[in-house]
Amino acid sequence: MAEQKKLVDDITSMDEDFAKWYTDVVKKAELCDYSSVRGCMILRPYGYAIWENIQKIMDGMFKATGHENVYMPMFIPESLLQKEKDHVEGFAPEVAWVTHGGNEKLTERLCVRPTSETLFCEHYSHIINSYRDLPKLYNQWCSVVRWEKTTRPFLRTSEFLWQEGHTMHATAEEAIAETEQMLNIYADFCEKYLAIPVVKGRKTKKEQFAGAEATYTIEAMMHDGKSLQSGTSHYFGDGFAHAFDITYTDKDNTLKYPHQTSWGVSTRLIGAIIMTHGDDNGLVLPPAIAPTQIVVLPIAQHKAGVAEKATEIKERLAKSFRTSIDLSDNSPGWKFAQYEMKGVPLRLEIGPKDMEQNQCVLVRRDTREKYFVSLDCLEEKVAELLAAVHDGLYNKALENRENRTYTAKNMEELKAIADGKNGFIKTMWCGEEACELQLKEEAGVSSRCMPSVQEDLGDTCVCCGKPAKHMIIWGKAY
RNA sequence: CGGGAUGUGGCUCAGUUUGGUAGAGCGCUGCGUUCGGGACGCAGAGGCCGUGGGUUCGAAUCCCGUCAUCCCGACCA
Repeated sequence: MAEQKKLVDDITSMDEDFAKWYTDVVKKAELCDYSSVRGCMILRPYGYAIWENIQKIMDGMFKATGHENVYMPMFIPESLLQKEKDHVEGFAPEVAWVTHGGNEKLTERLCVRPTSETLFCEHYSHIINSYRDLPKLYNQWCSVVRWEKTTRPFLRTSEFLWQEGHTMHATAEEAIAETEQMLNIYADFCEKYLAIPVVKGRKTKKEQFAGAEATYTIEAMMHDGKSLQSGTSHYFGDGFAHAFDITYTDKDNTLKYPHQTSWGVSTRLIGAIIMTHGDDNGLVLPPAIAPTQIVVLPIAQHKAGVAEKATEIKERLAKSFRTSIDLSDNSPGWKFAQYEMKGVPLRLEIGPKDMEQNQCVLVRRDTREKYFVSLDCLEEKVAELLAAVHDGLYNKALENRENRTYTAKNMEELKAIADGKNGFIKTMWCGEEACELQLKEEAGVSSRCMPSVQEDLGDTCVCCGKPAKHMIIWGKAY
């Protein structure tokens, strides 16, 4: 490991104040800016480019599993939102309403979509008639609005970008399989592209989506030990189908209700990247989604041939990697700090001394290790180091999670862990909401999920001591 | 939505207690010297002090409202 000295004064140290560190990084790395509307942020080019890379990869994964993209309106008539009782109760407190068109008051107010189940359902009721019309595997990339009481860049904003998949299936089995498939896609994406290890599991009834029969989640642990719900996949059964009168005629000529799913991830993933991989020098981006994977920095660029050589290398690397170059007048030291702040996974230094020896210097963002590399095998070495950065980030995040994962057998143990430490606390649980509420009240933790991979930690509930039904993870969450 | 804090050049902040012509550092522009961990010199530009009222001869400063941001709770992707 390179020296731990903090090189950037503009960023508050993580250990000193993690929340402040987070907002400093978001601003200094030029990911977003605040707008004049409460809780709404401007995604700046660098931040948006990360989202575009996420979108590109994930969209490919959706299409490879048979999904099609559509676009729904952003307005939902109040009467439509109210068709499913649980759903409207869940979302009504946080929707924004349009009441006027121009100067005319609308006869029915319109909600700005907080999610689009209702719009999809209405549409599906029109286009699904026969078993031959199933399954319907739709997804949309859009923004939604939820009037949050408090907001934080990327983690919780009034408007945010996301994708929402909405699918309809002939059978419950098929819909459940879809729910699981999409959860797996999310988990794979986080681990293979974002270098973020996640725990897959099911949400408790208390935490599940308004109107869903089951909600599955991927939970990621941030550097400070808090949990971030990073993606969800819901199984709806045929509840919405009943509410919206969606029926199809099956092979046996009887009328049936289809089974439904929905699933989504949002720009919150960018928050997860920041809080999982970042350090006191700023952002650290996983190579797969970094807008710039390697930045070429000339040293003593006024000297004969240096700028030209740097440009030549940049163009050469650009054929295989997302590459940029900085030929500005800023000093090398300034540039080092700048691109570290922006989390560029690799930097390449090229100066007169290197040119004499047909080499360059590569430096990893995550460990700041330096490598002297012959220009003859540059591409291979860059590819190798980018892969090493990815693995390094993943392993470091996994190590953090393992170090902060605890097991508790009873309330005393659980409270002792939750008092002062953030992390995942694994316990057994009876399944009763009363115990969930008691843990929230007494230990300040909420249920994160019942992991898909269950462990047997005992026979009794951590809270009430009655027979346990599930292994569950508790923690503090963003 | 409760509790706390903050809004002054692009950024970080001083000035507010005790009302009297708007300040610093960084950044920005130009020229020159530099360049392997945030370089330096000289010369410049840039602010109706978040916003709306009020008090006053006079308000960045005092009073009331409002908007936004940050932190801590409750609520939520």
